[in-house]
Amino acid sequence: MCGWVARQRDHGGLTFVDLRDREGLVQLVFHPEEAPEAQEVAHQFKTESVIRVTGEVRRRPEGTVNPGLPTGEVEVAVRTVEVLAVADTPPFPVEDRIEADELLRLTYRYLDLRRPEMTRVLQLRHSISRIIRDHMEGLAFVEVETPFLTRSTPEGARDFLVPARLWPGSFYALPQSPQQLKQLLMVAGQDRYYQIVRCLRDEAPRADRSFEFTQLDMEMSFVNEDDVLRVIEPLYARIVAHIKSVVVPVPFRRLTYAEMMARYGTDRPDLRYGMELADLGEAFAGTGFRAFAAALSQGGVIKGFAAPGGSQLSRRELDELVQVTKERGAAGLVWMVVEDKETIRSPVEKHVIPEEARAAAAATGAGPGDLLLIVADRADRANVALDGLRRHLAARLGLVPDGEWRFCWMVEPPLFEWSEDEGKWVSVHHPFTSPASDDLSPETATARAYDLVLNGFELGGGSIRIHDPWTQRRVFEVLGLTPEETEEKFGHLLRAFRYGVPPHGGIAMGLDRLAMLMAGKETLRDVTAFPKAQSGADPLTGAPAPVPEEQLRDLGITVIARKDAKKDGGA
RNA sequence: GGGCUCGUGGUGCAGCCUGGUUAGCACACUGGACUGUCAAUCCAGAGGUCGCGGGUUCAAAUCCCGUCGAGCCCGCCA
Repeated sequence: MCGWVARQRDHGGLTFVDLRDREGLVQLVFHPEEAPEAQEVAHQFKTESVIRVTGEVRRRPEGTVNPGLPTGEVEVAVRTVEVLAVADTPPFPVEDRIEADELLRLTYRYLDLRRPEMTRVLQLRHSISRIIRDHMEGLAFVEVETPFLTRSTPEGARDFLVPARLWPGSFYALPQSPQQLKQLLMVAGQDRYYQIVRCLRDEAPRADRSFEFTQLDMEMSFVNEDDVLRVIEPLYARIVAHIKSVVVPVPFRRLTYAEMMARYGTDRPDLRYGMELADLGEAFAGTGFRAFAAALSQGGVIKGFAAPGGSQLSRRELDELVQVTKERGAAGLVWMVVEDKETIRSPVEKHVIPEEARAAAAATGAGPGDLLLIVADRADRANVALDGLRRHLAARLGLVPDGEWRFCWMVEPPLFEWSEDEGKWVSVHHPFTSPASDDLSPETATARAYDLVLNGFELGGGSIRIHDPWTQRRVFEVLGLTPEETEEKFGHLLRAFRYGVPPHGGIAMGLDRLAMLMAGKETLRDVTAFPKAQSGADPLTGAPAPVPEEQLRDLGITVIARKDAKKDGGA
C-alpha cells in the first residue's frame, strides 16, 4: 500500500498511522514485537510524507472498531515500510475540519486538493462530465472541438486577447463561447453537436463567476424550444439523481420572464420558498405618503412582500435590510411589523393611514408576526432591491429548505434591452436569437430563448436562432447596424447562411455553478482544481506576470505604463 | 470604477472600542514519557518586524491617514 501519512498515534511501542490516498484513510498498525524495524521507522514519520508498506489486512480486535471510518473494521498490520519522500511540515493541516486562509490554500493548492473534501469535489465534477457525455452520446450528439484562437466578437463581454506574432498589430480572442462556430456546424450539416468546453470572459470575477468556466455547449438542427429543453431536462434530473439521490420531476416548470419579474423581481428566482412579490399600487393608489405617491406619479411601482415571522427581527437587523435595499440602488425601504389584525407598527405610520397598511398586508398575505417590506421606485430598481431582500430574508429567517432542487425554465425574455451606456437597443441574448413573433418593436418583442434556473442560480441558457435573412436584417436594423457594419462584423456567418441553413437552436450550460450547487459550496473556487483569486491572479503559479522584452518585441507589442499597474503577478 | 469586512508566531483565533507590565489561547512543530489508539494522552521547549509606510502621543498591535493583499457586494457579465 502507498499513500501519505495523515496522522500518527504513537504509544512509544505500539504505533498507529492513518494512511491517506485518493480513496480515503486506513489505519496502519506497527507492532514492536511483530515488526520492530518498521515500528522504529514509523516512530520517526513526518506528517504528509509518502510511504509504502507491506503487511496483512486484518479484522480489528474486538472493541477497537472505528465506526466513523469506512475502513474502520480493518487495519493493516505492517511488516515492512519504506519512506518514498519525506515531507516538510505543511503550511496548513491537510484536514477537512480546518478552515485555512484561502490565499494560503491557493498557494499550496496541491496540499489543499489532498483534503478528502476537495478530492470528493474533483470526483463529483468528473461524475457530472461522465453523465453528460453518456447522455449526449445516447442521443446521437457528436462532440466536436472548436478553436481557442478565434476572432473578437463585438457584442457581449470583454475578450481576452492573444497577440498574433505572424500578424503584428492583430489579435486573436479567446472564445467567450463557441456560439458562431456551433451555428456554422449546423450549416455544415452536423445536426447534433455538443462539447464540454472552456469559455473565457474578461469581466470582474465573483463568488459564482470566474474568468474561465466550463460549459456543456450544444446545438441541434430542425428543432424548436421543446426539443432542446427535452434534451436538457432528463440530463439534469439524472445528475441530481446520481449525486443527490433525489428524484426531480420532469418536465421542469416554465415561467415567463414577465411573470418572474412580477412575482420575484428577478429572472433567476429561488423557488424553494415563498415570499412572492405583490403589486401594491392599488393599495396606495390615493396615498398621502409623498415617497409612495411620487413613485406612482413618475411611472414607477410600489411592490412588496411579507416575510413570515419577520417581526422577530431586531432594530439593527431592520436597519440592515434598509442597507441591502440601498446597496442595490433603490431609494429606500419601508417596513411594517404586523402585530395583529388591527395593529401595524412602522416608522412611517404617521404618513400611511391604517386602511392602506391593511390593504398592503392583505395583498401580500402578511399576517400577525410577519414583516411587510415595501419598495417604491422605478420598476427595475424596485425589483432588484426586492430580489435582494427576499434572498437575504430567506437565509436570515431559515426559510431555505435543504435538499430541495427546484429547477425552472425562464422563457419568453425580451429580445432587446435599452443600453444606457451606448444609447441604443442591444440584444439581450445575442443578435441571432429568433424573435417569438413578427413583432420586432424593441419595447415589446420577446425572444425564443430560455434559461435554466436552479435554486436562485442561472445554470445556462440558449435560444432558437434566426435562419431567415429577412428577419435577421430587421433585427440588425433595430440594433442600429448598417449593412456595411453587419458585413464587417458578421459577414462570415451571414455568408454561410446563404448556402442552405437549417433551422437550429441550442443551449450552453455552465458546469461550474452546477458543481458548486451539487457540492454545497459557496464559491466556484471550491469546485475548481486550480482557480484564480478574485483579483485575477493565480497565487500558485504567479500568473499573470511580465514577460521578457524580447518576447514583446517578437510580438510587436509595447507596454504603456499605467497608474494602476501592479509590479508582479499573484505570488 | 465604487462600497463593506478582514490582515497579530507555521495554522486558527483573542487582545484594538476605552493607548501603558514580559502580546494571550488552541492546534501544529521540537525533545521526552507511554503497547489498542483513532482530533491519542501526559511533561517540557522553541517560535512574533502585530501586512507595509507615515502621523498623533511621554508611550501605538490598539487612535488617524495612506498603501498592499484577501474576501463579499454594486457596476460590469449570460
